Amino acid sequence: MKKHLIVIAGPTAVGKTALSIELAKHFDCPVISADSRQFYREMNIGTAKPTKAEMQQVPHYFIDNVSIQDAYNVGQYEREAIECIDRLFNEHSHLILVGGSGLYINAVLNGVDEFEEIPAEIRENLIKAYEEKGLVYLQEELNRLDEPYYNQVDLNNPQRIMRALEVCIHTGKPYSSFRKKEKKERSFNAINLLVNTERKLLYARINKRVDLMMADGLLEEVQQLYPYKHLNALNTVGYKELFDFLDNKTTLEEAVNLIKQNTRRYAKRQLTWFNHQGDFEAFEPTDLEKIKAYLDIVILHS
RNA sequence: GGUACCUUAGCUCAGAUGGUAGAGCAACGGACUGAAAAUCCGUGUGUCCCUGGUUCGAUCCCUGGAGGUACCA
Repeated sequence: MKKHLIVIAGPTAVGKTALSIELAKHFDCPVISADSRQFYREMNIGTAKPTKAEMQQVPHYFIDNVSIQDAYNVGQYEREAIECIDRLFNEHSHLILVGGSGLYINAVLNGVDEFEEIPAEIRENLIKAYEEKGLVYLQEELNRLDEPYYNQVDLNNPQRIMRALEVCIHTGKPYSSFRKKEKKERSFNAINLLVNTERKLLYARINKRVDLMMADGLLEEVQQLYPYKHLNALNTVGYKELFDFLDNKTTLEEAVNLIKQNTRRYAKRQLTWFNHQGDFEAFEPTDLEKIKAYLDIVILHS
């Protein structure tokens, strides 16, 4: 019998964590996280991780598995997550994958193309070149090294271009030659759920959660992480705004309002991703019984 | 009760001898393959308080209302 991976996607603050724990108890199975910030063990309050009590009720994977000082990426996550999922399916017929990082969910469901690891130095040099010579220089380099990708990439997006260039430079082959976009075969059957609610309600939940994070000591957490603020992991909503406050660039009130706004914008980007990239069955976060019934039917018929 | 001023986008407000309007913030839409809570692109969304009049034409001028603010009683 084929194993079932129950995927819970949705915008931040909609209630994915609570739902995933309810379903994990119902199916007596662990939860695998697909959240690109909950990986980091030094970040807690600002990433809205499951609480200790929740983690004790249900085993969680890919939470606190890396340090903010580690370089971590989708490719690594895909390999580790698939390995973990396949291993857990030896003992479970169901597993839950929950998270808001669309790219990471996609890596588990369909896979990303294989690339060689690129030495960090290459990217550092590219960043330096971008700062010194500007975006046009990067664009010209890309046009020289990988014309097909130059013609399709968003040329205003320095991150995209630098990524392509680092692959070209390190491998000596065009970045686009690695982009096969093949869907990988998986050992399991995925059931995709999208948890969402009315926009106004979602925003109210976001605003309230930010206030709760502040009450829980987010500012203290950010203060402790201040020495690491240059790290990519800390280029994160909830952290960067408070770094600006600590640098006297904003007032605390402004910083908190910006966290709320940037979280709202993040939620919108997540929704755009899930609405356009995947094939998800939509539910309200409160629809626990409906979801269980839906899962029972899908599982029965597969 | 009287007098003055105000009413334009979700909010704060600009505006035009009378030719149906625009800033900031907020909001909204989209892209996405190793930084993804990242990065990038796009969009004014409007009974100009209501009513009747003058006018070819009124959000703008005039009647009369409604609501608000301030001062005087």
